[in-house]
Amino acid sequence: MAGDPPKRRGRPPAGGREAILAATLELVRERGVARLTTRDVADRAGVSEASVYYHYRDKAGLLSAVFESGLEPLRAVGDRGLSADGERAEVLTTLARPLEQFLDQALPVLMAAQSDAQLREQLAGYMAENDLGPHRGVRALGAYLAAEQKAGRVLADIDPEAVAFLLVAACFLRAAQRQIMGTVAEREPLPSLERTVQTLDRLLRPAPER
Amino acid sequence: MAGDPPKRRGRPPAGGREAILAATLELVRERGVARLTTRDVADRAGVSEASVYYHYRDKAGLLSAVFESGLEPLRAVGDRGLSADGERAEVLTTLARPLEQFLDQALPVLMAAQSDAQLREQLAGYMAENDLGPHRGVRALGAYLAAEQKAGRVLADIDPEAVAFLLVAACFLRAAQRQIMGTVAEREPLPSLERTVQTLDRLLRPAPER
DNA sequence: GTCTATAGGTTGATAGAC
DNA sequence: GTCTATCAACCTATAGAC
Repeated sequence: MAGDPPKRRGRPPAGGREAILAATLELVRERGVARLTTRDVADRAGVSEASVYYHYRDKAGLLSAVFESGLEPLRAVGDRGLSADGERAEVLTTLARPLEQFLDQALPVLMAAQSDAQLREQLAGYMAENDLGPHRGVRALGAYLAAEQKAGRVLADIDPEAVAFLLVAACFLRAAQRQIMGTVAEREPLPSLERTVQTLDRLLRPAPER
Repeated sequence: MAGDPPKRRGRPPAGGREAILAATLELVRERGVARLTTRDVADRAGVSEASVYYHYRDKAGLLSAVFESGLEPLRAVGDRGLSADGERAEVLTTLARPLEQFLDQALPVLMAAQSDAQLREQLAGYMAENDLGPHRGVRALGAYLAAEQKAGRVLADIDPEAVAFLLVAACFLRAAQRQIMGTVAEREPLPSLERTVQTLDRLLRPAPER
């Protein structure tokens, strides 16, 4: 985003900071925050415990950093407009699938934060400050659908954002089911993304095309 | 549900067990599991800490009980069939709103369990055993929509379960946004339930009725 | 920037009397 | 069934040397 300065003075960073962050993220996803100890973070990162406290003031600071890095990909959504080329079902899928993949990464962190009121508020504050949230996906997808509607390819008298919301929600629930029910989710599968997109695409077609 | 036995022998229960469970549920919702201590549970329930361990073997046992009581209302969904009377939009709303209300209660508990891998597995196991999960809502709503389709009131060539899934997912995401983003969610509102149902209802209408 | 060592505080769980 | 008292384990965070 911001171009890095051309040359750097002084001793180059040893990478300890990044290793700690990565280790924390791994452990949170594996065991959950509740079982996260600074000791284990230090062990996995290959540094000492004190080093963790040197780079991140305290455990809360460390977790803040984890949230921010975990949510970072969401900024991209809505920044780049949707490329409106190709079949509509295809366009919808190319938005929905990355969204679902992002959620698979982010949900463990988002949900982990719900286990502690203080963390929860921290996270909510961060999301508010940076305008992050599901509305981002809804807006982006809604704009595309509104354009389709203007072009006469979508039923005239419906709310594009409501439809966008339905699709974003579908991605969310699919990811959430995987997160909450784990592998057991496969025994009671929800409709696939393809089937869902297909159905939605069909529903959107204006009367003459049916 | 099951009629209680007419008479009970021995000393009547003092209600301590229920008080402990209720106190735990309250505290989990307020502070999150991470900040939950058996000490605070005992204090709020008005009993001693040892009493907690008497009734529930250990902390994990206590939390299991909390999960089960928190998810209990979900059993009802899908057990009672949908009353298919009235306007369709109205029927959809009368299913969706209670679902969302249930989720507002259950999500804090569901998400809290994600903070600990052991709890997460425990919860997933319980849900699997009792056939609980989002598919329950999808099935129930899907059956209603399939009937509507058979009666010619829904577009013929779409998958009713995929549509049901969209609506259930919408409820889920709305509840999840409230849970994750808290009061901040109100600044970036998602489409309302009414608007969503209305839009979906309109999309479903077969061509002649448009 | 990174280490070792340790202080200081919290918590889950048990023992044993009532 | 409920209590008081207590322990052993664990974990965050800091101090101070290199």
